[in-house]
Amino acid sequence: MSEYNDYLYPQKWLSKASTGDRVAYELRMRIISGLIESGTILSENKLAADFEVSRSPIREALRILASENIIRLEKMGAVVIGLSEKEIEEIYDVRLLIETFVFERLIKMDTTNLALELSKTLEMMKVAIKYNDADEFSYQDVMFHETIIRSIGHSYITMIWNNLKPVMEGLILLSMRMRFKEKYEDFTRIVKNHELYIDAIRAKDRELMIKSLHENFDDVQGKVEDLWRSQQMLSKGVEPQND
Amino acid sequence: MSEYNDYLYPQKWLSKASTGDRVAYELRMRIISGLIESGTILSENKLAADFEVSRSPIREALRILASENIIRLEKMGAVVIGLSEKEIEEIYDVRLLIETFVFERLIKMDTTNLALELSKTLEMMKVAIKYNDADEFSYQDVMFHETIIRSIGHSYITMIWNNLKPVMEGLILLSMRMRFKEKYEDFTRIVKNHELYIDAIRAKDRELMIKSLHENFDDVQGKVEDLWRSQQMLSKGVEPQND
DNA sequence: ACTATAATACTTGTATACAAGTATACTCCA
DNA sequence: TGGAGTATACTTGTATACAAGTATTATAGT
Repeated sequence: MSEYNDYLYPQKWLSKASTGDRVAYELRMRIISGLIESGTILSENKLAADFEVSRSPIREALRILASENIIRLEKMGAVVIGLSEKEIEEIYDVRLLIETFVFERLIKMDTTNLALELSKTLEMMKVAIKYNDADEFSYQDVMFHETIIRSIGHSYITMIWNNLKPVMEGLILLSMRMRFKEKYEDFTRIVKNHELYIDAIRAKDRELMIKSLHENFDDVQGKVEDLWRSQQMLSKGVEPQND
Repeated sequence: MSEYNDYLYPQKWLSKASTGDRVAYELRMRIISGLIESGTILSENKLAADFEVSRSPIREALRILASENIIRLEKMGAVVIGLSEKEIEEIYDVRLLIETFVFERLIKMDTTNLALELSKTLEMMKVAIKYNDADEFSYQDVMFHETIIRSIGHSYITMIWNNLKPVMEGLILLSMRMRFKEKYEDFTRIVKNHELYIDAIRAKDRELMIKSLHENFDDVQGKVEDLWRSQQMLSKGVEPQND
């Protein structure tokens, strides 16, 4: 798809995706990782040449990324916004906001099946840890939270999630790849936290949920640091984009 | 733009918009109003013919509407989801959620300028009432809430608003047009409510804010009823879409 | 040296062409 | 009458062509 040999986004997750989606996924990763620096101006023609596709899917990708707030479409060219620490904290604000909302709804529902589903996902996360598969772990981690959010059947909360998910996923991917290499011991804590979350949902224990959610989010700081390290590593290993 | 003579969306608001945006705005209004019924399957070719434009802007419009959850893109054709009472309540859930979040941030800020800006907007709403201009009133009403939401400078909260705004605006437009004709007395109450909201922001009075916010949202039920009446009126007055 | 103006090399937005895939309807056969 | 298979008329996804607008650069004149 592109002259760049290395893809940041797992290619096997794109089996059914259109070219436009593929471009969006890959471009998103390059922006989140800092490979494409904030402030860069992207032109449809140049991107089309780089990815060796026509402008149609490029345009589609740019619209998607613009709706996710990581680029801004202007009269001439798309300006990369990227993710500073501020933006990352804001993303977690929103995630906290919607997951809290979701939990309030969950309290009024039967959560047996949900807890079961989450246990299954957590088992898969453990397997991924065991086999050192950062991407698979990230996938299941994202799925864990998506399962919770979708469970209440609230289409507009789901809509927010859908908008947030791609960037979220990218962040988690980059962070987890780094941790699998350098902070392997983190994962016992992460698993424990998710177990706590499941318990809270099963017991409909609001306090426990808030506690585990916050501990989960205290990882944010770690995630941010990981991301910067990841960005540095990537930008050292790869030739910067010249015109 | 289209063979239909009557536009539901105010044309003067589209002066700088691209064809794709125009189509999105108009299509959105037809869907929200019920002119295009939920369950209808839209084809790009047919829409392109109807609006007398090419498929490019149509595709763009459909992506936009899909991201707003009022249509669903499938393998063949886009299925209209529309707004049932459930969806409308969900929209207000989200609005309540983000405006509450915003208020918590506002408490920690200097709200003098914001209160001033809101007073100006409210004055404009009063003028719109005086001159019986439902569209202008709607515009200012939406702007009122947008001003509040943007004031905290939270890009991801703003992102949610941007996603919600078009549908919100459409709902308000249809509802206000109806009320200007049939429930003119409503507006003294609406103005009063907005004044209360400004007071709450100026005084950073959480309780007052919640109160006015909820009274504001108690209009929801009214809005929903208005919408149904509006839908009936429209579908009687206009020939249904045939193939 | 500097400004104004004109040429040019870009940009996006829209229309059109083509390819590949899918549902429908029809025909042929039993 | 019913069913398998094929033809056909759709669908979307992608590439390309063209038009209109904008920034930049170069040139000419003072």
